[in-house]
Amino acid sequence: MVVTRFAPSPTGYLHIGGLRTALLSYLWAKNRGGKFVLRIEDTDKARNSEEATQAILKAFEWLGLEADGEITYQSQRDEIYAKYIKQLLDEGKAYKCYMSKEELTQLRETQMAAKERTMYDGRYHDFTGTPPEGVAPVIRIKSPKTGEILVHDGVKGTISFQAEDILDDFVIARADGAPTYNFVVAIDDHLMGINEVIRGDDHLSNTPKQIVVYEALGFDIPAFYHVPMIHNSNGKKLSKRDGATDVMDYKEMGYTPQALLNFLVRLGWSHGDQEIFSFEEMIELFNPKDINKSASIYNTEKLDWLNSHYIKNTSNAELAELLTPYGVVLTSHDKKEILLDALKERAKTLKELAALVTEIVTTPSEYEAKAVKKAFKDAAFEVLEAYSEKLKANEPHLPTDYHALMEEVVSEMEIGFGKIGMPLRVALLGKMGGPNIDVIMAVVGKEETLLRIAKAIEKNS
RNA sequence: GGCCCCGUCGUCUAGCGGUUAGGAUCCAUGGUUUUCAUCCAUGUCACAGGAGUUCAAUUCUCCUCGGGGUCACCA
Repeated sequence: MVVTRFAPSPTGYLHIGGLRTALLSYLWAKNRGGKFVLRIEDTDKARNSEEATQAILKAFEWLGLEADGEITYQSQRDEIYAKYIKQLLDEGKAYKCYMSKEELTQLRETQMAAKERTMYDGRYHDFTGTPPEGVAPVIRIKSPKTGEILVHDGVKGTISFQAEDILDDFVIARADGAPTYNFVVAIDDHLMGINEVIRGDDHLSNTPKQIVVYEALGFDIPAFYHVPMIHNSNGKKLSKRDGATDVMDYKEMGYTPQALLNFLVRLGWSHGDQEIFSFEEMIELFNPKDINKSASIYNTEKLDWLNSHYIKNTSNAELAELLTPYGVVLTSHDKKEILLDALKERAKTLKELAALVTEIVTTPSEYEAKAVKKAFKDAAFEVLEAYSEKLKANEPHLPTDYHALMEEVVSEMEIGFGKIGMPLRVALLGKMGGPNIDVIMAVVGKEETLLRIAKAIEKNS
């Protein structure tokens, strides 16, 4: 069975890049009928927080991603790691290093001055003497010094590293006993049964070290898929500095989970010319072997397009629900079908849609000078008065009712349709542009329409 | 700097030796619309450069250039 994972360190919110690897891991697990598990990598006690974990979970919930089984917290697994450290020590595959931080720093500086690679020199590799006083040792693993380390990557192909270029006896346990990242990752992936690792390619250079751990412990090496980074518009790794990288910001801005997921899945992956993918289709069609090798630039133009696409294709009942968090309550509005039908084609985000609704249902308090100048000229007010009289004499309900009354005025006064449309539009909204005026009138009702016409005439005479 | 990865329209991408290099987005223009938006149509725009291999290279190889990632007792 395929088991994939998402293993964030809880140092902040869930960001776009993390979400993408989580999504791809999720899709692949589900495609294979396998499991997608979540592991919180909170070994760095100083930097992680419970709130960050909760923030990640909350984002998952919003997007409809759910991890299988219990969540694993590395901070609760010290005994497990300690056991393996002891095993390696007992087997002579790891050793205690009494080099102080000062000595290490000095070594590095010397190497840098000589333009050599900065690497631990292995001075305690075969140490059998008396340990220096007052130094808490770190544990280092014995790594191969020569030969080739092969990483078989499902995205990039087989990558060869020379041990002498990249490996030294790296630390697996700190002076305080806490295990380090490359060590615990290998152990947990093995213990949790993870056999397909999909992660960012910034981890590619860590992989040889993890392979060293796998081999020292005799574990099977999982399949790796290193997915390229998402870059900002400057071509650099996407970071918090680039503005909206918190997934939950997208909810705030009025994006739908479906649009965000669809956008992300198409970054570095495609299925022919298809652009729109339902969640089910993503699961059915995704395969990590089809992931592109090159990084992609994060550009939200397409996200906007996808979002408007999904808004247009969402039922009005559902939209009414989705709008509530943005301060618009339409769920029991009797004309919400008409209103949303007219409005959902003009909004890129739910937030915009909410603003459009508010604009319609609110009596205008100001009138744009430009619109006034263009619309309230010639006999505009007479036309509006005439329309008011028509309204008073009838009981219109639907947009077509309002439209028919407009037609009557137009033919009776022998004017073009624009002569009534334009003034009416500005009277109703205080500006040019917007949805059909018959729709607006039907939504706000006869009384409100009359009121807006009267007010417009009064204020602009 | 060492090591590793990458390089098709502005952006997301299709392509897997022979194509008028396709789609989407963005942008522009036209149509539809009382207006705006939607929608429809049309258009502009790309194989980083150089050597090979081959009858034939966007596709394979090498070099150059460019970009990125990573080099901790962080993850």
